[in-house]
Formats: sequence, structure tokens, C-alpha cells
Amino acid sequence: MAERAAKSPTIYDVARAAGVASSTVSRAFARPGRVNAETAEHIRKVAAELGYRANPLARALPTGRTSMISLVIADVTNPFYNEIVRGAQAAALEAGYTTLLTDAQESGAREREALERALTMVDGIVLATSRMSDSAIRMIAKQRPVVVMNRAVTDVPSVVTDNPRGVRRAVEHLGELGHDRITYLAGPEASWADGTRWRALREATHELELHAHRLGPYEPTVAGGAAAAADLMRHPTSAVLAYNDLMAIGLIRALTAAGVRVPDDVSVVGFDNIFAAELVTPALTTVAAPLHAMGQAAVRNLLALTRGARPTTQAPVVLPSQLVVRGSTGHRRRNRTSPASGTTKVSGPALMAATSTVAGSR
Amino acid sequence: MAERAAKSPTIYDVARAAGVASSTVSRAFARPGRVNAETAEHIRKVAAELGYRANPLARALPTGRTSMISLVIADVTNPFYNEIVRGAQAAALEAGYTTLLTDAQESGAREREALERALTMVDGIVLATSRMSDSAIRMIAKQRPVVVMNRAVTDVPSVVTDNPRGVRRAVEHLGELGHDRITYLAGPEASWADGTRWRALREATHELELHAHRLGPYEPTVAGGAAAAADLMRHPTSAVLAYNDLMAIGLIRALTAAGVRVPDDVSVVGFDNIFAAELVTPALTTVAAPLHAMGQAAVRNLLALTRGARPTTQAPVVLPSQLVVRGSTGHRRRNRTSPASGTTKVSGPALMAATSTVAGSR
DNA sequence: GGGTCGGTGGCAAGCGGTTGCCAATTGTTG
DNA sequence: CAACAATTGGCAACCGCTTGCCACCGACCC
Repeated sequence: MAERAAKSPTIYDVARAAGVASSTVSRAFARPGRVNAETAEHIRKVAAELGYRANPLARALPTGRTSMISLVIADVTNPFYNEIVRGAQAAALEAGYTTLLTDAQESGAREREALERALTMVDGIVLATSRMSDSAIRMIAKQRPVVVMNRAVTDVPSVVTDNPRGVRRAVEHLGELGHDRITYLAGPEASWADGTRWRALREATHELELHAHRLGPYEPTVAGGAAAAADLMRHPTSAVLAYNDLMAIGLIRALTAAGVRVPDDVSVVGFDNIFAAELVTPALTTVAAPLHAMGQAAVRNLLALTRGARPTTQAPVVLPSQLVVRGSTGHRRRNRTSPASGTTKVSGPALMAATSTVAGSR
Repeated sequence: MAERAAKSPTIYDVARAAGVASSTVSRAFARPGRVNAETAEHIRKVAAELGYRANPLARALPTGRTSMISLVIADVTNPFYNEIVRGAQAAALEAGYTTLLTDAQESGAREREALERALTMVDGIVLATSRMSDSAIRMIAKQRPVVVMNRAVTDVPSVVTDNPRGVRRAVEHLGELGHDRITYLAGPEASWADGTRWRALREATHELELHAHRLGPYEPTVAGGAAAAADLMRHPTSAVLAYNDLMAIGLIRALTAAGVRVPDDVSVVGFDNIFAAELVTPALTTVAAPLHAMGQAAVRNLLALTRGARPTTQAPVVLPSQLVVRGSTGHRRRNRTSPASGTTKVSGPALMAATSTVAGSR
């Protein structure tokens, strides 16, 4: 059983080896101009020889700054977060910060608990689609800088996508295809994005003289979408806007299994443009969020806060969303979601002409 | 600009308020029996009133134990890791540990660098599909307990899936469908799993008197699989075993686009059973790894190590893998991957009879 | 009644850095 | 050449918590 290598060298070891005081070593690293250039150079050389590496914990104690931030997401297994996480990590890394990823497992309680543990260890927190209440979030924000994503909380800076614009584009797209009635499949009630999207849908359909209808709420998962299919059969429609891609995918599968064809019988639009959206058949038309950019923006804003910047503005940072047209939307043919009987087909290629405005990454 | 709440109370505050020494407060929390039950109770009450919460960093300094572990994965955007991360987090949480998730972005260099930063902060490290060299890993293992996943490194405990068994099952499955020649699409050369799978394929095909062929390496991504399609057209085959699901999916898409039908013209089997595997069309037949269990097992072993357990055994912990039969494999009909010309179809349902031994979660 | 001993609580020395303050050295300036 | 400012390095006091060691105390024993 090989014992762990002897404890790593400290500033004291370096100080002794370099013939200076420990404080000088400390400053040589932390306070650039504070020490003579030559001395600093010498110290750095000795430190390198000894393999000295500053202990971030020890540094954190007196300064109170840990150079760690916490990223809390609702569900690690949801592919929606993958790109967000990467964006956030990239921004954190470039600023010399380490990220603590926390999975709330879709539970506000677990989220609070995890946060409780992390709170004292981090310089700031990014809450991606938090399931906690506004007041709970504000409570946390009193103790550490916080930035929320996909949500607006009074007095807490946030980063969101332009949902209204995205919904508007989706509605226009469906309108152009001849659909005059759009059914919204609602997601979690605790979700801020859900409310925003439904509201935007109502406004957009109203302006364009179309009709909006709402079903739900459902779980924001493939299973939830499948569950919605049954309800949808009872409320015939020709176009559906789902709360997110996972639901849209589940819906399409259930519909297909029931003999309803997509997009021939019903058009489906999702939200988020997750990785799988372009892989399913038919490929999913969806409102894409700039996931990577959001993660990055959230962390950058957070770090600005930790440096003492005043909470940006009261208005959230809004990132543009984009409609990605793929195969799940097509011309309106019938007004029902019941099994097909006719066989005249609109040519596939024509339907997919406008395919992929944005290519899936990877 | 609301100033952050006053610094949180320390053991000294609690000690004063409770009329005892700080050391007693410390022990009341950390060393159960060491202090009188009543005193402890009193201290705990006072602490609760003050809202005292131990500072993990301050605790880490004298003890050298941070209660944090690092989980390093090759690519956060790869859905393969989602369940692993969750399993790992669950195991860590139940033991009171916090997880530091690090994305190596498929680069051994970035991996080392990130590790460098985290090394001093964590009690142990789990390397999920590391891209570093064996010696680099052993170097790290000298400084902190390490457990590797999906890989075997001499002297470093590891957790892997039963690749040979999985491959064997896939080969048997394909054999039963009449395929006598299986083409392997290789993944990253730095991947241990890749070598293991190819070797297992050769052995299995040999025993069953089939032929194995190898193409690649390719990127372990959808794009990589698509790239393989072109090569595959030049090396006709009726059955393909891909390094992972992402590649399998990319391959199927490219093949389909080129007019080659799956599974009619060629059967495709993937590895990992990622989330999207059951969503694509045709649904992917794949060798499923117990992702969640692996993450969990890795962390549990790691924690055992930090508690001083001697490196389990030299042999890796092997978790069972399972073949999930879906729609991408079918009876052999032709021996070429060139565009179809015949139209006789094996009935779809028959082909999919054995569908989903394991249901995808969610 | 004195000696032992287990149970408790306190003292104080770290853990590895940071940093305010002071002193020594060197360079400027009138 | 004295007075003074700027530069640079060292001293030592923390940051919040852990823990070895000691002191004290009442109980128990002989």
C-alpha cells in the first residue's frame, strides 16, 4: 500500500529554500508589483523546483474568497443542461474559477439542502431553472451573489432567452403553414419559462388572429409528452407548441404509435433545441436557446457581481432565441389529431425545404 | 446595493453565547461522545439559535480532509455521462461528500490542467474515461486516491462494464440474424474501451466462426459515425458494431441519407444505451452499460479508499452489461452497404419483436 | 482518608496562507 | 549633506476549526 506522497511544500518551505520570509513568497505570487522583480523571479524559480502549489483552501480562509462558484441545475440527466454546463464551465475557467455542479433532482427541497452545504464554500451561485420559490432565492441572494437563469426574480439578476420572440417566430411559421389554432402543452407550474411562453403564445396568436389553447401541465419529460398525446386526441388540433423538446419528442412518439402522423396530421414545435432534436424522426422543429452562451453569460455576470459590480440592471439579460425549422412541422391538412384515413401526401422534400437554420453542434 | 449579511457566526460566537470554550463547541459537533450529553445539547441549541453553520474550509485546513471529490469526464456535452454523473453524485451525497465536476473536453492536456487545480482541494478523484496516459494517471494516483472508470490501469482501482460479455451477446444476436461478417467502427485510440471491444469482437467472432473487420478510428460522435459511413460503403458489410451510440446514430443517419436502409440493408449495434438511443428511427440496438450503477460504484470505492481501505483487489470491479435489442438490427438480406434495389420487405413488426429488453429511463 | 481513574472541559499550538504595519535601504531633492 | 519619500522585505496577528495534552472533579476502592 503505497503511502500518499509526503505533504506538498508550503510557502514556508519555499521561503526557507529561497532565503526570504514567507510573507514575501506569498506576495510574490499574489501581489505582482509588491515585491522586487528579481526577488519574485528567484522565488518563483525555487517554488517551481520544489513543486510548490498554493493551497486554495488555505488561501480562502483569510481572504474569504474561494474562487469557486456553484452551478445548480434541476436535473443532470436532462440533456438541456449539457451545453449550459459547458458554457458556464468555460466562463468560470477563463476567470480562474472552479465550478461546483449541483443536481437538484427537480426538487426544491433538495435544492435548498444542497445549497445549504455549498453556500459557505462558494463566491457565488448560478441557479439554472431553480425550483425554489422566489423568496427562497432572494434569501440565498442575501448571503451570496446569485444569478438566475430562465427565470425572473425581483432584485436578483437574471439571464433569459427571448421567449416572446421565439414564440412569435414559431407562431408565424405555423401561421404561414396554414394552421389557425395552436395548442400549448404546458410544463411544470413552478417554471417561470412556462408562464412566459404561454403568455407570449396568447399574445402572438391574438395579433395574428389565430387561436391558442392550453393543455396540461405535464412533466417536462418524454413521458410527460406521451401523456399529453392522450389528452390531445380529445382536443383535436393541427398544431402543437410543447413546453420543451423532451415533451415534444414524447408527444410525437405517442402520436405516431397511435397512428397520427407528424407533420401530416399535426405539426409539433418544441423548445430548447436539445441534442436529440435533430436525431428523431421526423426531426424536431424547435425554438433554439443559445444554451452555451447562456451558461457563459450567467457566470460572467455572476463574477462581475462578486467583484462588486452593482446588480447589472433590474432588467434581465435577454439572449436571442431562434426558430430551427425541421421536419415536424408542415402544411395544415386536417384539423384533427385522430388516426389518418386519407393517403394523399404532401411531398416530403417540400415540407422540409426550410430545414435546419442552425445546425446541431457536435 | 444591499451589503452581504454580516459574517456568519463562528464557534467562538457559539462558545461565548453558551458559556463554554470553543474547543468544546468543536467537539460537540465533531466528536459525539467526547462531551457531556447535556452540554452538547445546550451547545447545539445555542448554535441553532445563532444560525451557526460549520465552515467546511476552515475545517479542511487542520484535518486535511475537504469532503469533496472530483469527477472528471471527457465531455460534458456527451449524454453518455449524464447518468454516470447522477449516480456518482448520489453516492457522494449519501456519504456527505460534495462533487466537483470537471470537463476535460476530450483533451488529455486540459484534463491534467484541471486536475492540477483540483488536486489539492479534493479527497479523491474519479476519472471517467480519462484521456490521459496510464503513467499520468498513476502519477495522480500517488497524490490522491483515484478510481478510474471504463479503463484498466495497473495499480489503480477501476470500475468497468463487462465489455466482452456485451460484445459476445451482440455477436450472438447478429449471428442468429444470419450475419457472418461484422464490421467494427473504432473509437478514440486513447480509449481503453475501444481496444477491449475490438479484442472481444475478434474473439467472439472467432469462436462463433464469423468474421470481424475493423474500420477507423473515428471521432466518438455523431459526426464521426457519419464519416464512417463513407468508408463503410467501400467495404460492404451486413452488420456493424459501433464504438458507441453516438457513432451508431451518425452512421445510420448518413447511411439512410445515402439510400442504404437500416436494418434492411445493414444492421447496426451501438454501445452505451444513451438517452437518444431509443428515440432515433430506427431505434438503436445497443449494449447497455449500467451507467448509474457505475457512477455509484466508482464513488463508493473511492470513498472506501479515502478511509484507508487497501486498493480493493488488483482486479477491476466489473459491472454487467446487457444487450438491448431494438429496431436497428434485423435479418441479413444482402451483403452490401450499397443503395437498395430490391423492395421485398421483411415485415417490420417481426424485425422488432424483441424490442427493448430494458426500457430507457425517463 | 488517600490514591486511582474515567469523564469533561479548557489551553494553546497548529493548518497554510494573507496583510497591516513597521523598519531598513536606497534614491531624491533643496 | 540633511531631510524626506519611495521601495522592499519581515514580523506577527489573524481566518475558523481541530486536537494533543493537561487539569480538575467526583466516584470508587482499599
